[in-house]
Amino acid sequence: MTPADVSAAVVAAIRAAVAAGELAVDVPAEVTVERPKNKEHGDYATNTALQLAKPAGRPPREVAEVVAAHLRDQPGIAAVDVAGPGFLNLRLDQAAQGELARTIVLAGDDYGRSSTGEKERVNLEFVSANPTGPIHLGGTRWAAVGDSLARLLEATGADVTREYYFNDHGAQIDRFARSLLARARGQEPPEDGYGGEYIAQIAADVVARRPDVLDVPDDEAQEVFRAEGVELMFAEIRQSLHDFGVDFDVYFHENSLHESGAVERAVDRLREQGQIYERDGAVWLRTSEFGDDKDRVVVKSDGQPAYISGDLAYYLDKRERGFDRVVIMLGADHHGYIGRLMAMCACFGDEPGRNLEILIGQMVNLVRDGQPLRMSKRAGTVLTMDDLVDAIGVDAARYALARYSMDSTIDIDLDVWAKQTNDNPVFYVQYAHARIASLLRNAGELGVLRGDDLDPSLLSHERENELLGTLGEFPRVVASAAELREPHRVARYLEQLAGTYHRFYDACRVLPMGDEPATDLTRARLWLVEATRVVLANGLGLLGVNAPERM
RNA sequence: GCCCCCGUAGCUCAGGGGAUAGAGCACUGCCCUCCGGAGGCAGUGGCGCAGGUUCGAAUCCUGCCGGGGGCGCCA
Repeated sequence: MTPADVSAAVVAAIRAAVAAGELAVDVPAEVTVERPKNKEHGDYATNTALQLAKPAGRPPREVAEVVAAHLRDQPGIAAVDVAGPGFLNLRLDQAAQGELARTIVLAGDDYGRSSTGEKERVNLEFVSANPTGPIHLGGTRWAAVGDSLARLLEATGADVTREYYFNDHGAQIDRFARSLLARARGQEPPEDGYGGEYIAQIAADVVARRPDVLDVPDDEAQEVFRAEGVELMFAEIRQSLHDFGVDFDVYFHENSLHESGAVERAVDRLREQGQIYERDGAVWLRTSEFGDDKDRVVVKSDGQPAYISGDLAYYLDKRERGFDRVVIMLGADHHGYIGRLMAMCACFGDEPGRNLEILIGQMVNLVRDGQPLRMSKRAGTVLTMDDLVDAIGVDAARYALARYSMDSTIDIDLDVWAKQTNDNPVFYVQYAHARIASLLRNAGELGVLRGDDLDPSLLSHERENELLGTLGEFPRVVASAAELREPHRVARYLEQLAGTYHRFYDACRVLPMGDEPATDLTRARLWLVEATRVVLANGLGLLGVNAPERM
């Protein structure tokens, strides 16, 4: 019996009470059921009577008593108590509880998946680091969180496209090209240019591909370095992401918007909407009509498109490609753009928050020996994805980045995340999976099989009950993590599950001792253990982290 | 000056209005004849401050204090 089943049972009881004329309320579609912290409060508790009290115009405890009477008739419900101000504490019957192990094992990879989310086409844009250098730590955080969020949204019914906005237009690309050219000639980088080892490497690669490049005029040479250098840099970024386990469905080139006339089309569209005007020789968008601090320049007085013009065209392009929901993940240093982007969305006649959603993530710092790390060996400037992966590996990096709320600035202690002990959360979780895999291997070698039959009533130990309860939480952890765009909930849940499993394992012998025969209880516990393995594997999968069979 | 994020145990962090606020680490004391001790059990210890909304606030609202990050016809 899952929490959703329990909710359904409570709803059925309310409906029965209403039908019997004992309660005058609108029957809710679902009710909140939670696992009480205190075991004496039963297997599940609901606050529904407290919430129905006002519409029913009766005291909460009285409402609770009425619902309780009908709830006792529901299948799988063993006992119902009214407690405190009007909570309903329920106990499931043993078999209904244990049956969950079978449900999970039979569902396998699908356990946790649902259709609770909107069935919509979602364009999820993340990372989108400029191709002027390696992916920095902020982008790395987005790679981990964004990919995990994509998996979560897919797991709850959305059709997700992962998209990378490749910012290959504008002044920073010119600076990149000039930096490459200078380096190829053995000169100092320009004042506002880029430094770091990777510039030398790419400059050398460009020269290797185009040996003539140093013999042509500056303009021409710079253009070669721009085209070739961006391509090389981008290939390196894609490789880093791929090695990180993140592959995008679409790599979108900003340049294509400018070359195809998409920017002009977007401006024309906005002009038709009456949101465009001209002043001081520039073209402005009336974003302040929709909550922005001030109007924004779209085309500068020199005739060049301003940065936001690319965003306008890009947003329109995404909508025209059929995405109901455009989600953009940005670093905290971009929070100032939310207002204008949302206003832009409204200028198009769309609904900010629904058609356009912007997620902001805070910064990431690395710590070693208690000291913050500042410099990258490779980049010469800021720390990169590769620095992090080199230090702790992909699994630990992804897990560490996905484990915290995006609202929090995080310090990743490399000493902790490189450890092979349970100080390290990702090891704690992966170890639990490996330990189960080992147990199941041992069972196979002993010839002890789970079989097709399960007597769920045998799973009656307190620790089994606790484990079943935790396993039952998984689908709604996934659903809420997706809905709230908070993948860290999955990681925290897995840590809780691993702990609950260890407690079960410590108290409940699974395999027969010595030459004792396997019993029905042995087999029932193998169902439960396999169910735990499934949930750990599914959860780690949502984070893009491996679930090792041995380690 | 304005905007965004954060402030919960000694440390790193969970806690989308509900009962006695949790986990890991650290510290103290325990548990190994056999499934991976990379584990388990017990104990110590906390919501920045002040108001407000509510039957009920760590959670929602306002103000203040402290920390971090932003506020271009740059991209």
